[in-house]
Amino acid sequence: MINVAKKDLVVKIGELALAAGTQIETVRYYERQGLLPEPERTLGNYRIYGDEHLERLSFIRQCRALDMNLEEVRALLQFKDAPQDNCAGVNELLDEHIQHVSERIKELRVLQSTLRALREQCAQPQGTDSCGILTELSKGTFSATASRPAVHAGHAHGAARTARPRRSS
Amino acid sequence: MINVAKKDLVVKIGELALAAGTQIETVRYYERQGLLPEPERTLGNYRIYGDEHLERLSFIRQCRALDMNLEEVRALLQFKDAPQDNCAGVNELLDEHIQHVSERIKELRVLQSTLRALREQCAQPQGTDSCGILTELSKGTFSATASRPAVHAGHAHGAARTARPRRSS
DNA sequence: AGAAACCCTGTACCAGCTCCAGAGTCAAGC
DNA sequence: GCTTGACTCTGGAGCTGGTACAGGGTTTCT
Repeated sequence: MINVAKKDLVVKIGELALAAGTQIETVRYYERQGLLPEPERTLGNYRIYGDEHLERLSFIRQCRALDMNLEEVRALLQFKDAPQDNCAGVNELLDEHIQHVSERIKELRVLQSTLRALREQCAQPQGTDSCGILTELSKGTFSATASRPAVHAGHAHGAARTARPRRSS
Repeated sequence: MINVAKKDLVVKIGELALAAGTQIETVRYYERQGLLPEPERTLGNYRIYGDEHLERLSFIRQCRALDMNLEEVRALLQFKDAPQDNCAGVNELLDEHIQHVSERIKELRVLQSTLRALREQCAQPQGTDSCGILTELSKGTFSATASRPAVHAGHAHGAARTARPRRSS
């Protein structure tokens, strides 16, 4: 019984990306962002990866698939990197994230009923000059529900994204 | 009875923005994007706006509040600008948009139950090395639902946004 | 007249990647 | 040995929907 090698998988970036179902550029992007450690290089300056990189990359992609932003992913990775710590923070982060998703669903439901109400303004096609939808949209009447900035990507609660225009005070 | 002036409201950009509940930069941005027509200028090169601009800007903001992207808004504005046309296209656009919102809601619900299932992996805090959540996230096991790119802002179905990584064929 | 409030243009920035150009590396085939 | 093609490298630009300056000019109030 020879002792088992630490890294059984040794691949270049293309294969790693394929294994994780991402694109090569994404891998390099995560490296630049400090989410993936800088890998060793071959003599020809090619990045080489082992099992631990694949695991970490998969972890990140899982989190992204769960609509977490990179800040959240970074936080989870920190928990992962500190195995002595207690994982209460993980629970907390996840609970918060679940909360955000719930809120977004609620928002979208309101949006949906607003849209449906708007759609009812025009049962059958007519001239656009008398189209109830277009006239409604010009007025601000039905918008009680829709006073938000909209278009907040992912959900991005921590990010400085598309402004929340509540600065009008 | 003197004949009524065509434009009763004549304002500078700050007042227009205030009236529409937006920011000044947003107004200029819409102008650059061709959503708002280039207004006349004063001798001092200040933009001046009339009622029709306010209406158009409000229209745009209404659409944005309904989570439409600027391409959709642009399309609606074109319908508005062609009053002789029949408004069937408006209905169609709105129906599609409603459809997108429904889909996003559905996705988020799936996401939510996935997240809750994940959360159950760790009932009470323990060492992070044995935390069920972190170990689940490293494997790809529960992700049947979550194989999407995630983070599609707004919903942006028409835009060349954050890639859909189904090019891995 | 001077200060404050407003407006102008141009540029850079945010997330989360994606894509491209131009160059270098590597393995296989002849 | 040499060529071909597939792969990789770095650096930079681009996408959405704005926001936030800097460094100037204009208007308005006192």
